[in-house]
Amino acid sequence: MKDSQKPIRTRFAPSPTGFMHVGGVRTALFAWLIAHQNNGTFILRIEDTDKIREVVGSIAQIEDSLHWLGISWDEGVTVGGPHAPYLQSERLAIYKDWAQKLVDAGRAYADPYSRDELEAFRNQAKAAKRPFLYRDHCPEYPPVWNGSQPLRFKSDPKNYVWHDAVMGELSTGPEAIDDFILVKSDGFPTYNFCHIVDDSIMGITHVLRSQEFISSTPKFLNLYEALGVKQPILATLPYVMAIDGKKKLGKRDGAKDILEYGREGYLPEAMMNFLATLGWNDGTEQEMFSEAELIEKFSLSRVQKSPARFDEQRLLWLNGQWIRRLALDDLMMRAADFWPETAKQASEGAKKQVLALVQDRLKTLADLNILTSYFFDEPSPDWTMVDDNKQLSKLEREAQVSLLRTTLKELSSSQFDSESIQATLNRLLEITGQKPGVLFSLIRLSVSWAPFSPALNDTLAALGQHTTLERIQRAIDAA
RNA sequence: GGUCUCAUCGUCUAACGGUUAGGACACCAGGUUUUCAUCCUGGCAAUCCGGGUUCAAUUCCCGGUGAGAUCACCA
Repeated sequence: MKDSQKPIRTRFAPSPTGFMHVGGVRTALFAWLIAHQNNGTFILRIEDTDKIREVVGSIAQIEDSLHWLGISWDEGVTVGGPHAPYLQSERLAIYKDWAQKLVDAGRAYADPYSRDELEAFRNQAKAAKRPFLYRDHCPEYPPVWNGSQPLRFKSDPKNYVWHDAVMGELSTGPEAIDDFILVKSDGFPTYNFCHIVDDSIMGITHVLRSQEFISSTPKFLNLYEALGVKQPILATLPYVMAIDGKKKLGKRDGAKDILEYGREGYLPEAMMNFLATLGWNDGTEQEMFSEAELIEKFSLSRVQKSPARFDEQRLLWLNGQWIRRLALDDLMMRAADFWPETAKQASEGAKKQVLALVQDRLKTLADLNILTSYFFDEPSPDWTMVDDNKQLSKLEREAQVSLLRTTLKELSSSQFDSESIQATLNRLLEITGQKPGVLFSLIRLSVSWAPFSPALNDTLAALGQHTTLERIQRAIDAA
């Protein structure tokens, strides 16, 4: 469709410093979506140039998180690709090469100051209530770079006006540009330097990243020019904010591991839908989007400029909607780890029958536990539940028991398919002269002793005649 | 403090300058011959403030205010 354009190549480039939370995953999702809608390439690159902050096992966790959501990458750490390696710590020679080119061109120089001296400069600036700029202290004759000092970029401060695919036109003055560090004294490049090198080498066409990078973008623009590389399309994504505050969602503020949502019974479809519509919509009133629809409809130009609060209520609602859309067999597979302990011995057929009954009541797969345990295990009669019921508490215990006796009698001579049970229940209403709210609540409690359950006739049918009668008898005995 | 960004119901958002400012979540009420968390119906609820431009401003411009980001040998 847009065959005059270069194929789109996007990347997600996290640093391996721990688990992934929803904010990070959303950035990955958006990058993945625009790559996929154009038959492009999505790359996973790991930015592990800060060895101190690195957390072992993070890379696997990042990969697991993306896979759980349904995101896969065409090039990257474990799958390789034409620009391998995709682990920055294995690309040091490349960065050194590019750094040397900048040195040779007079666009980079060794930083002779100690950390203490630098700190003193900073304090000076702070005391004077002025922004700290290293270039105010740039040595006239910097030493030759021997690799043990930090290497700084010789910036060319100026005004910039640039276009951001989300934010629109952005601009800054020269004070936004400073002589930042390209290579640290430990020999590792900084993010500011190596991401630009890699994006260029890897042919990245769209750089998506979160809002905190907006103020360093002029530095990047300056470096693009010094390096003579083409500036990719830039897209700044607004923050995902914690629901209870005005702060961006971060690990310190209780942001959860995305994988935790899977363990809590959330569907990846729901999470993807939720994340995509957090800060984006297609302009219609559609709320639910499948993966295919997102790939088709997503566009950066409709991404919100302002941050969005992470609303778990909405996620929960979406999850329920997605559970209801699942085919029973599919739901059966996904629910495998969420059954109550007591269901372990039950047959697949029995579980499936129960699952069909509760499918439209589940908000998460984890709800299966509370919603179904009485199908697999004898509940203990608890008549306080009857006493706590507004309608039932109006009746004397004797009257309640008498109603159950009548029920027992009628049900024992009834056919036990769902329809016949309904007919019997209706007849019971006539015989007893009770309102459904009273009689049915009583029966429901006597067989389940649970706060919630599916429709009564279906519940009884699933329980079977033998169990139903037995439980009602036990309820009577316990009264 | 400098620089930058943002601003519609509580929340997520829609509205190429002209709408009774729409939808969804949440909440409240009613209904679906039981509970209820599904489903249906209804209700509550918003353009931050002040100036301009215009016949007309949520929308464009300016100024406030508020919120956030950044000013690291972190990414």
